[in-house]
Amino acid sequence: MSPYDPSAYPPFAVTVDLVVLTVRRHALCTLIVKRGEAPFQGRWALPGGFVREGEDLGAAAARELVEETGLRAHDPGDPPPVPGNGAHLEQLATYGAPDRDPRMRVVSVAHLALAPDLPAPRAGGDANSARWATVGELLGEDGPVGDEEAMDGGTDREGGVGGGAEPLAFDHAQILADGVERARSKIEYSSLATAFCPPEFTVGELRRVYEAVWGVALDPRNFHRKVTGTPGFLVPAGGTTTRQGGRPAQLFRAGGATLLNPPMLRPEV
Amino acid sequence: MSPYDPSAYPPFAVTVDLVVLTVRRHALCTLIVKRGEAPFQGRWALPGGFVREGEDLGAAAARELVEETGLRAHDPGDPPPVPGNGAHLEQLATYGAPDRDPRMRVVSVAHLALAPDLPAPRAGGDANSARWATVGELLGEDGPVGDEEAMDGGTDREGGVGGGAEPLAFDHAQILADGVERARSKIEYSSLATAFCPPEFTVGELRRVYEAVWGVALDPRNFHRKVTGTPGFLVPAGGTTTRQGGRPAQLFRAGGATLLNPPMLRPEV
DNA sequence: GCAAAAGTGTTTCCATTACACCCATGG
DNA sequence: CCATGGGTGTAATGGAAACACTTTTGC
Repeated sequence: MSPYDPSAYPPFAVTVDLVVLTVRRHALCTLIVKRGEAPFQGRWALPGGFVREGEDLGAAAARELVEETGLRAHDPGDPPPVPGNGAHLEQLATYGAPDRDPRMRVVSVAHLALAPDLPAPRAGGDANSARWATVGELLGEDGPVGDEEAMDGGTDREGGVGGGAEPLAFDHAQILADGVERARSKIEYSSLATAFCPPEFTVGELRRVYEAVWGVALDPRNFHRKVTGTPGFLVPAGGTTTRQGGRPAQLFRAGGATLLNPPMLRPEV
Repeated sequence: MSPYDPSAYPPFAVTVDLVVLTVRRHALCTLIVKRGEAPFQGRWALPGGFVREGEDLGAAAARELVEETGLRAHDPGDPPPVPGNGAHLEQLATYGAPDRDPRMRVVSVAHLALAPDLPAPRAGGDANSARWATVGELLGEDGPVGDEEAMDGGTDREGGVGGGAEPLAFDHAQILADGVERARSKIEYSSLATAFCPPEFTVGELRRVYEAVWGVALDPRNFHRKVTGTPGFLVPAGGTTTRQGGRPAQLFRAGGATLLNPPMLRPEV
């Protein structure tokens, strides 16, 4: 086995695929695009594209994210360059089964992006259309989605993937499942859940993020104590809001802390 | 941006690199090989090699692991095919900075392997030599290595990397750091620490694994209660041993449980 | 007997839970 | 005034930390 024998360099194409998660109408949603070309023409898939020459993997993911959503990614730890339209972006895992793309050998470095609720997906140049789909309908989770009556947007049932939901192209269902699992576990021990929130948010809004991502109900009182009592998690932003109804709630911004210790405990299912 | 325009497929080489961790003489160690060719000729590096045509990423990592150590990898969850010479193997992360290899564009899918203490490294065909190095000397951690007098093996100071330790080739120091961090956090909430142990082991031996990986001292009494009280973590193997001195200790095997709930708490540093 | 490691029992402490209760707003 | 969500107080629970103490071997 001579590793630098030139005959041992089979050529690969390298892509990035994006699992972009957000919380819309109390449900965990992901961005999908309709494929305009073979293979899997007309099927829904995760957004993604080829890594360019001289382009770093994370840069390629950030570029795709801007193309698909307009979101600027910021590294965790750095302050958001433009507060309010940044998203968390991190590498997820790499998928390289020999037959995952029928045309050629493609290795895809999947990335996970967490974004606040966005108005409407903007299709990238190569995608016919894009939409938000609930994770439940794509992964066939027996989701306690429940409140489907709370349609606030306009005619928002675009896309036409019915209840049964055709599976995603390639191995994208697996990638999505891995991304969701990463997000679900990471909000336990980090402050990442704030990436789903607008720059200023209330404790109740943050709690609804946890409830949507985990699919559980949390005690509002204990949740409030927990997050406000963890130093560095939240910092008061000054004002209050009544956008959720009821008594005015304090507004907070994400604090500097990234790790939650002790973690937020996810209730048993 | 037409993603299937042939001009948009820059060719990449894809490799796997291995972070093989073990615990030797109460210290966390990793396998390194001396490079026989440029670039970084003569420098130490993580073992690795090119992914072959038609070969899956995990299969390539498992093949490299056998070539370098003789260890057969088994998927987590499956029973070890040959109890006692299997190792845990999982994907770690992917490294693809454009300039990480001066010769060409190489994307490396790093994998993490956890293995019980092995007699002596066996050099792969392409490596001049291989050795175990402590993580502390490679990463410059101010390690509380302490007991360096406990040399049990023979003339084991092969390799000749002195105290200062030349840095690893390529970006392998970063890959190693990421692998160590993954191992340190994963033994908190999973039963993975048993992958560092022989098929039958005592509670004290398992505790010394935690102490070596985390670089802390744990209370033997509380540790004993914790691991024996977690259902499915350990199952009695029947016998006892006095190989650690003192009172005979019960022998255990790893139980079926993979997740530890509640987790093992890592003391503050 | 003595050192060393294995195990058991017990107390203290702290975070989470579960739930009663009050607050401030919109309709 | 009443529904709705925000926020505080408090007792019960349960796991972990700290440590005294007993057990069983090798030397």
